[in-house]
Amino acid sequence: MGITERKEREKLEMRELILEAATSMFLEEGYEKTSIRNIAEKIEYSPATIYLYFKDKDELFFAIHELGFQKLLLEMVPLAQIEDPFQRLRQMARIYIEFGLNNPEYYDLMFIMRAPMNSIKEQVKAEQCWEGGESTFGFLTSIMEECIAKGLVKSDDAMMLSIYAWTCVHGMVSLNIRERLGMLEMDSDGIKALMMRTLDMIIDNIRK
Amino acid sequence: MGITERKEREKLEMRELILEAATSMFLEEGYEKTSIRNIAEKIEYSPATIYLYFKDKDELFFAIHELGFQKLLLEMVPLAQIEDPFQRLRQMARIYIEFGLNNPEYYDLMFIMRAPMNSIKEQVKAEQCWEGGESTFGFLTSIMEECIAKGLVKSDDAMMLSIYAWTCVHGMVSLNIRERLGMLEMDSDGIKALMMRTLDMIIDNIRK
DNA sequence: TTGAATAAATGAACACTGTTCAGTAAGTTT
DNA sequence: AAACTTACTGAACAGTGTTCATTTATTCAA
Repeated sequence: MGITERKEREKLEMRELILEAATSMFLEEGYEKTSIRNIAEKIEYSPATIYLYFKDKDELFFAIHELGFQKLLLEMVPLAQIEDPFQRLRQMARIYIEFGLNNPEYYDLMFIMRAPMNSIKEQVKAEQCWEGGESTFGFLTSIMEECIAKGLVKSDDAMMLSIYAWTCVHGMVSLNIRERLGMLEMDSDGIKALMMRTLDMIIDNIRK
Repeated sequence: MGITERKEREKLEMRELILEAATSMFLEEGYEKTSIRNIAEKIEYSPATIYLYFKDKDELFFAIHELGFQKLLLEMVPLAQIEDPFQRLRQMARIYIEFGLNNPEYYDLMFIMRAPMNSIKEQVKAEQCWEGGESTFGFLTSIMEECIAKGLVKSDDAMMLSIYAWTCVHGMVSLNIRERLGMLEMDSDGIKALMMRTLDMIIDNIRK
């Protein structure tokens, strides 16, 4: 009998329905306005129903944050075409910054907000804790290792080089998203130009 | 008659009372648990009273965030003793990181949370928008200018050098505070050591 | 086909939140 | 002593995440 299979499928579809409604609300209206009640109203179900598919709001937003990582990963696909690991590194950083500027809500959720991380707290031994972040960082580290192997960079510590690159670009993007760069009195184009110039300095600084 | 003076003084004292209660609650229990009702209960006043001294919760947290900048400024006083601007720069970055590690709640409020910035939004023409941030950044820029004047750094763009230094240290501290470095599987001492090593690289990278 | 078992969905409540405002109480002035 | 001013508050509004007994719908076995 295929009933249990159908039920399982329907359960997944319902989860998807909630997730899509929540995601579009989050991207369009922001985190604050994306309440369980609002999501429930949008999909014409009771608020309590959502709790049959997600443990709590944090888990729901963990799922949305994973969609963000999927999107970022997609943007990084073209990197595979770049032979030179140093150029690949530079381009990866550019894509990262552009992702942050073009998708501030996703970026916020992925790298700034507390919500999604709450749902993987205190269950550290679970095989996957923050899979998205780990794989992205792992990808960066592998590029750094290639750069080291080819003698393209000053340091030989791939982990530290990765931390260096990540924290630099994250610093710029996150200060911008959380409105700490207002004093520079620049429009978004100016901010982007500044970031790209700074990025070039950041990358050139580690070149041998 | 000194009555109006006394009244004014009492008004300031009441503001101070609210601010101190809110600050200690915020530092000890975090932002979420520092509700207007909880603050009111602590000082044994009605919640409505707080609104006679602060426009809204954002304005109250803007005031707390200013206390954070005061504290950071205090930690930076010893920098005046350092003659070499490049060493002063390095030490400033160390103090900044240490402040972030030792006062995560303050740091969060000053450089990550939305709350305090909401209260200076859409009133841009007001003489002071984010005084604390601007003066700290200005201080950094002045050190950079000194470094440039003495020919100690590669670039001659003080603003870009400042952005570079700030975003790097902010990136590290903020990723740590918002729990995005968990995958490194390091204790707080390890994180601090890593940050200080990375910092040395960041600073050495711009040295001529 | 009918009754029992199972699964899904919900209404209503709980305990909170920030914020407003009419009304009260206290202090000051005339 | 009455009028005015300032300080304060109770109660309400409109929202929040979350839980749980109860209802509704579906599936299974006799």
